[in-house]
Amino acid sequence: MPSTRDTFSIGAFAKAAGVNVETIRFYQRKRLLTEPARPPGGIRRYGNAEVARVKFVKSAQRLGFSLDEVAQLLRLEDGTHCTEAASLGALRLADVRNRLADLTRMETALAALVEQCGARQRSVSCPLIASLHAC
Amino acid sequence: MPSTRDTFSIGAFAKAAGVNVETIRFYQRKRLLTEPARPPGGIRRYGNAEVARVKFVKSAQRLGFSLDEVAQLLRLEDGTHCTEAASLGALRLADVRNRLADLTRMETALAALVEQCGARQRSVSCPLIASLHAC
DNA sequence: GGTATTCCCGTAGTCAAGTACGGAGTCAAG
DNA sequence: CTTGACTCCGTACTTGACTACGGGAATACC
Ligand SMILES: [Zn+2]
Ligand SMILES: [Zn+2]
Ligand SMILES: [Zn+2]
Ligand SMILES: [Zn+2]
Repeated sequence: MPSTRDTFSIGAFAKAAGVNVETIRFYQRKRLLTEPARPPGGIRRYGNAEVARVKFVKSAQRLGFSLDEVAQLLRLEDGTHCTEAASLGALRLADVRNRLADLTRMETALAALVEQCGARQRSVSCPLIASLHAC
Repeated sequence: MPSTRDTFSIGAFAKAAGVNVETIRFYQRKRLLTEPARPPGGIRRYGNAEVARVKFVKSAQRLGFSLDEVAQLLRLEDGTHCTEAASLGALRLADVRNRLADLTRMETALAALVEQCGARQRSVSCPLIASLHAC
């Protein structure tokens, strides 16, 4: 059901979407993209709609969504299921905040240790190594 | 070269270190741990030194070091190479800060979108979905 | 009409940090 | 002395998001 004309071969499609051909095929296998019917003994053609779809996927990935979650979002693509989309977003947000907390703890600890290593004058042993030995 | 007595079987060792037996074997294959010699037709024994070593690995992992980096750190375990350790730490810190920046961007964007979804009154379509469609 | 580039399709490999499995050998309790 | 738990060893599987390979068909360029 090509809305406007389906002009791209898979290679041109991939280039237009800014991804690898193999990525397209991978997304098709993952059912994030449907493969257009193939004229017997011919070559599949793609249009701007599928380019937009890939860009949607890539945008969602930049927000931290996994491909499985992107698949969910794609089912809500018409924008009429705000509540469902928002709750997927909220889940993702919670996870991002957890990872943020973890990384912040690492950052704090590492920054302190690296600084102590730089400032150490007469401590016999490396503070960083010592802290790994501790406990 | 068992300093004090090597009292643990691999199972007891794993339990004492708080990891899985398979993890011990995996670390041995990765050369993070050396396998003690095995009395012919017998069973290997482990001591507190190797328990401490595993805990060192786990501590380093909590700071974000990969097992390859932990292997480097273990070579500096005597604490006399502060500069080298500090530079490994600085590398790790830089990476943690990059990931922190990425996650912070995600957090900001997601929080805004989820909030817009919650607050939306008369917008026809879901702000979250719309933002994924944009560009 | 040759030849170079794509396309198609299926299978397999990559990375990290483990986890799982299966068969043979060993050790301790009852 | 048998049963059950554990060890040893090698191999293969897991997850997520791709990436690579190989052989055959089809198209594109000159
Ligand atoms: Zn709905
Ligand atoms: Zn919404
Ligand atoms: Zn040195
Ligand atoms: Zn140091």
